[in-house]
Amino acid sequence: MNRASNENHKDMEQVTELLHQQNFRLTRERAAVLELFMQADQMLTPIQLYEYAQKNGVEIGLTTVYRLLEVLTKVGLCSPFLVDGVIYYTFCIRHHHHHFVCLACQKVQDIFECPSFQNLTEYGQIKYHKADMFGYCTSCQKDHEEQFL
Amino acid sequence: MNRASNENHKDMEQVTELLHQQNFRLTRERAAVLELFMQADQMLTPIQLYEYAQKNGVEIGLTTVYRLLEVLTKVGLCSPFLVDGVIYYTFCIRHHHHHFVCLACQKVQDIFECPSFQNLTEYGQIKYHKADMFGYCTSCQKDHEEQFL
DNA sequence: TTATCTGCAAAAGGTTTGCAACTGA
DNA sequence: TCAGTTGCAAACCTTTTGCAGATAA
Repeated sequence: MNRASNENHKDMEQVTELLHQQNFRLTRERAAVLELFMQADQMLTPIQLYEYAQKNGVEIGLTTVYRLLEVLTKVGLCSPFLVDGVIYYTFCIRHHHHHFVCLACQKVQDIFECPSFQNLTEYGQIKYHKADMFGYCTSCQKDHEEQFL
Repeated sequence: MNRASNENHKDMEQVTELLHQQNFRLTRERAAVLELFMQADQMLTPIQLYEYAQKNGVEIGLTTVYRLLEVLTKVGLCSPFLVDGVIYYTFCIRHHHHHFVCLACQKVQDIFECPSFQNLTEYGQIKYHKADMFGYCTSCQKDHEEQFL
């Protein structure tokens, strides 16, 4: 768990509001999976999230997980990653930010600083940008250094 | 075509070398598709590349296109994008760079400037980073402004 | 009350694999 | 020569869809 429980409450309220703004509902199933997804500081495939839910006693269909991720993406609460041909999702509490993704343990850390580019207007009108770092987090770093000894 | 023909020759030589370095071969089929892929300044799905080849009289199996993209990705000559749940590929002549991707026409422009971040070492050891801009290129910009009038 | 959501089973799509014939180096 | 490549067909997996029943607001 990477957030204090009272913070989770606040987050969940914010999520509910965002969903309602676009006529989506916060059902029992969605709330349960969201709770887990918000607390996982990892990127997960839909199937991983589904299995994670199962393991935590949340009975839910895989289809529902797909539909939840679709809805979250629509309201900007979730962000997909392509790593080695596999699509992963990570929960994003809405304010714009970037990521440090661990290639070993799939842990995702938020980076709230934006990268600076110069002279970009010449290409066209930018709608959004992505800037993500991939590597090994401090915990995994040692294991992956050993491979090269 | 966004490169002069003599530049293409140079590029193809470089590509050949990179492939050979890892025991990959430049077959008739690969050369033909590569020629097209290098000249397309667009991101393409495997199927789009396959159809593009067909249209240009290059007889090739879809499987071969998948395998080519796999090989190119391995030697760092091709870079995948995830846009709206779809995986696209763009040819990258090897030196590290970033992209401006047009969401309307799929055109990809290279950005050779790297974004600057500060204080990233705290997260872990960075293996690579991605920084890509998405929006509407100068040609498509007008069409997409009109939608909001 | 009713528009939205759920879960199942089936369909659809995209991607990979096995294999026999072929070919670049 | 022979390791790597091709194309087909089949297998595989992920993702989407249709639908009848359930439920949030």
